[in-house]
Amino acid sequence: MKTFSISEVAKQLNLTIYTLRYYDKEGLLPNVERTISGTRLFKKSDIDALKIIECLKATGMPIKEIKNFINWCSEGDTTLQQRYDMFIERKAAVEAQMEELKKTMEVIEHKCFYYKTALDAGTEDVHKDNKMGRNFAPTY
Amino acid sequence: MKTFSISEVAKQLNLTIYTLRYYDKEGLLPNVERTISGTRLFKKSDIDALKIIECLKATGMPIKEIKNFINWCSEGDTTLQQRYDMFIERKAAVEAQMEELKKTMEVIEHKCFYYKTALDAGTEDVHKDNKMGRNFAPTY
DNA sequence: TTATCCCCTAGAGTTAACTCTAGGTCAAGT
DNA sequence: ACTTGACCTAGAGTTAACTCTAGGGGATAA
Repeated sequence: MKTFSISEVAKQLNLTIYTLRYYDKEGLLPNVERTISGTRLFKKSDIDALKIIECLKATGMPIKEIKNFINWCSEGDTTLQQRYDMFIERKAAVEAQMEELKKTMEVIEHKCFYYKTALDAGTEDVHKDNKMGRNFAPTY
Repeated sequence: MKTFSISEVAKQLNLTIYTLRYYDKEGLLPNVERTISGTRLFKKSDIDALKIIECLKATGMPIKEIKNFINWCSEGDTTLQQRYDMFIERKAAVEAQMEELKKTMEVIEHKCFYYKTALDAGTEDVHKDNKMGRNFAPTY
C-alpha cells in the first residue's frame, strides 16, 4: 500500500511538518505507522483523517475535543451515538457561525457604502447630522 | 450627556470588564472620558465604537489592525481612502469565510448522514466496501 | 466611621495552537 | 568513508487575546 512522508502530507494539506508532528503528539493520528527507524508512514486513510480533523477545526472545535472523537472512532460501534451527536452539534455550531457572519456582512457592507459616499464627497461630514450641535468624536 | 460605567457596558455588550480595560490599554478606545478620580465614563458613541470593534473582530481582524483603523478615524478625512479599502478587504475576507463554512457544512452534513445510517444499522460496517479485503483502520 | 462596592493600574498568568531549536539517526549518493 | 538531506524527539519559545491578582482609591449606606 502506498505511503507518504510527513513532508509530502504537509505539502498536500497545506500544513507544516511541525503541525503534523504536533497533531500526532496530541493523539490525533493514532494510526500512522512507522519504519523500524521511526520515520512516519502516512497512508491514504491517514490523510483522509487529517481532512476530517481540518474540517472539525473549521467548525471551531478545539483539538482536545477532536481527540475525543478520534478515540471514539478507535473504540468502534459502541460510540456511534456519541459521534452522531457530535456531528449534529457541529452542524448547529456551523449554522450559528453562518448566521453571525451574515450579520457581520451586513454591517461591513453598510460601512463600505458609508465610506464610498464619504470618499465621493471628499469628507465624512456628509454623514453628520448637526441637529444637536457639532459632535467632536469620530464616528468609525 | 448620559454615560455608562465599565460594568454596564460589559453587561450590555457581553464582554468582561477585563476585556474592556484591555481594549482601552491597547488603544482601541481613545475617546472614553474619565472622572477626576480616573473612573471611565463611556458615552453612547463609545459603545457604538465597541460594536464596530466586535464586528471587525468577527471578520477575523486582529486587534493591532483594528487599532490602526481607530487611529485613522482620529486622523480625519485624509484617511478616508484607507478606511474604505479596509472595509472592502474585510468584505472579501467575510466572503471567503462564508465560502469555507459552506464547504465545511457539506462535509459535516455528509457525516451526519453517515452516522445516522450506521446508527440505524447498529454498525459502521454498512459503509465498508470489502472489495480489497478487510480494512482495520477506523474510517472517521 | 466603618463597611461595602465599584472603580483604578501594573503586571503576572493562562490557554490554544502552533513553531522552532538542539541534538541525534539513517539512507542514499560520490 | 563522508556528506547531504530528510527524518526523529524532547522540550523551549511564541503569539494573540484575554484573565486575573495585588494593592489601592473614592463614594455611598448604616
